[in-house]
Amino acid sequence: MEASYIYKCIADPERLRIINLLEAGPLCVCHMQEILEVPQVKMSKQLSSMKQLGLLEAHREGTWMIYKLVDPVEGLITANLCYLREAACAECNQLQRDLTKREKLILKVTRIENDCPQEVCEQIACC
Amino acid sequence: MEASYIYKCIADPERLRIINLLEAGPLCVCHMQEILEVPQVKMSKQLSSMKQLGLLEAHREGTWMIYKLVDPVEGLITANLCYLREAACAECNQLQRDLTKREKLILKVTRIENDCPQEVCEQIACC
DNA sequence: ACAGTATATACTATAGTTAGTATATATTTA
DNA sequence: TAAATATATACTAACTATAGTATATACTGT
Repeated sequence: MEASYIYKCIADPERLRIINLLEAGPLCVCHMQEILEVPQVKMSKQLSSMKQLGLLEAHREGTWMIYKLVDPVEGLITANLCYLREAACAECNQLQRDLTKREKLILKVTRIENDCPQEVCEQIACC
Repeated sequence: MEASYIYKCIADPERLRIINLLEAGPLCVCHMQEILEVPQVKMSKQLSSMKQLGLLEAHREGTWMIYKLVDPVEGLITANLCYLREAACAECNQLQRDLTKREKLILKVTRIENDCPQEVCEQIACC
């Protein structure tokens, strides 16, 4: 994939946050929505544009759609996440906070609320 | 500087090529124009947008304007150039070709044509 | 002061991107 | 089959970015 497409994608802070989350493991749309606090329509459109670009893939699990990064992950993506997660800027801190939020959310939906079907749980790396 | 601005900048292949050239050393506008083969207006506008963003600075040397990356170079820029120069994609190959073209051009204007004022020459890393 | 070279800016037309509202689809459960 | 939930799409309005043409500015050498 041409670098410029990847840059155009991650030039949007919300899309970068989505990629950052998915690099840690697959997630369903509603959970990403909850972590990023964006309207459903916007999330759905961002995801669909990234899927069309060839960065993400999705499959259905009941009413949930589970998104993940295509495997193997683009090297350019990995390199940039790696850099940004260590760096200190407003956007970079946000990425860290999102990862923390992700861990808490997953814990909640799997252990406490039991709101996450087993199959979905297993998709999620940390479970 | 926020990452998204940098990504928006290098998401344009021409701007990426300019940054790639300048990372190897300062250059004047007309030489960049010659290497990238773009109209004067376009080059000037790209440079001015990057200068406004705070990535480049310029100073005058006679009728020439010499552009360079601000010092210290943004780490995110360095990391990405580093990655792209090793990678294999159409855009990445272009970056390599541009660097070769730059070396030849500098050799020509300094040694052969003597078309480059001493002060400008000294600004250019490879001389 | 004038001509020539290098570079920048103003203005305009066009294309591309984003956000919002409404609506549609797919699936599950009752 | 109907209601509820999760997600996607169509359509539109607003905004942003880009390209091109013309013109302006800054400097040098005569």
